[in-house]
Amino acid sequence: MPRKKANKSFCSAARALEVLGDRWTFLLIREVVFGTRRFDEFVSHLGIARNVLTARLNALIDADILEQLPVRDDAVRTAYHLTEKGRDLLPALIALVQWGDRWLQTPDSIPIQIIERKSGKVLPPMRPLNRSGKALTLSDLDWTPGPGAADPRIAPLIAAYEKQRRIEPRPVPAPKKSKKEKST
Amino acid sequence: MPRKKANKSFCSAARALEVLGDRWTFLLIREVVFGTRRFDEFVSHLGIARNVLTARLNALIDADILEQLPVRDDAVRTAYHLTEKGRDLLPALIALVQWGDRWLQTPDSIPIQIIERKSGKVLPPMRPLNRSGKALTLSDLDWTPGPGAADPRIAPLIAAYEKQRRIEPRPVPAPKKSKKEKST
DNA sequence: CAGTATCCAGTTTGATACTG
DNA sequence: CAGTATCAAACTGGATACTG
Repeated sequence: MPRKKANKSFCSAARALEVLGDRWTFLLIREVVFGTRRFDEFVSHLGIARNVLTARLNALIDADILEQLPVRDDAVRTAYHLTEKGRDLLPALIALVQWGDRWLQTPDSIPIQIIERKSGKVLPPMRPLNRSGKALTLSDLDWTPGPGAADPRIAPLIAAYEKQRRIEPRPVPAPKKSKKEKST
Repeated sequence: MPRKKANKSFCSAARALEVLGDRWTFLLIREVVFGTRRFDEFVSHLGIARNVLTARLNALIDADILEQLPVRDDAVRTAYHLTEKGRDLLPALIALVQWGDRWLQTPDSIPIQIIERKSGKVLPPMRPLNRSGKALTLSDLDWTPGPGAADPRIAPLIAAYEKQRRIEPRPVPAPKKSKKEKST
């Protein structure tokens, strides 16, 4: 019996991917970011089945990531737009695109470059920063239980982490085998 | 007939989500980040079916995101570790977690906080920056075709974007309807 | 322990036809 | 144009039993 309905994940990113992780959903958001607004435009750009498109669009509206707004000069038609919540996906989307550009493309295959409108320059890679603006890597980070850490869906992992933290000071020590190949 | 095999997406982020977007895959990466290393640990933490776990782990190894390294003092056992490519997912994962924390959780339900190991302070939200370190929003950005823009899987979208760019100066103008509810 | 093999039910998809 | 309805085929996941 696939996919228990009750199994709502508790981790923020896992929850996020429950909405966004679908094969089509992300492409739809990309379309909207690029200005696609109408049902049949989605169909023709993506080749998505109409019933599937309906389902995805509704899921995104339910998730408050898209909204349907009336088109000016038209009493009937509507257009899909990002909500504030949808626009706030921007950092995650850019970080994901940049990772894909680094590791899944070759320099010659990158399809779209993200630039600053004013300067026309390509954005530098996003990195996690501390409050002073210093870039951090995995070994600079640590995790600490938040207010919701007691939830049984996450507690076992946290317990395991706390336990092995004493043995293994860093969450993920670099393995000895060094790697050279990039953008395979 | 679901899922055409040939339909490999071309967009970097869509490609990234073809690997990561699965319901389990992300949870597996989270486990590894937190130090889970062994097959049966994954099973017991996540309740994932063993055959599904095998498939996901192999997919991540094929994608060069995880690798299996020998365990010291053990000639037989192996342990799963992130590769460099896997560790480089960190910015995207953090951005996603932070979005989820903002929009999918309440202040009381946040399960884990990401802190700087040295200072113990919670990381500030990641944002796209320009080269001078200034934070950018959607309307500060623009998109320009890269070397691979001619690929038919992306060309229609780029063409549509270039066309409507003259009409709609900004990719996504803020809709007039203002919103107040957060973390619904 | 770390998987592999099998089974089957439930879910999802793409295609197609239809409606306001 | 913007969907809704229907359907068979394909995929997926969970459970279970088995192996080195």
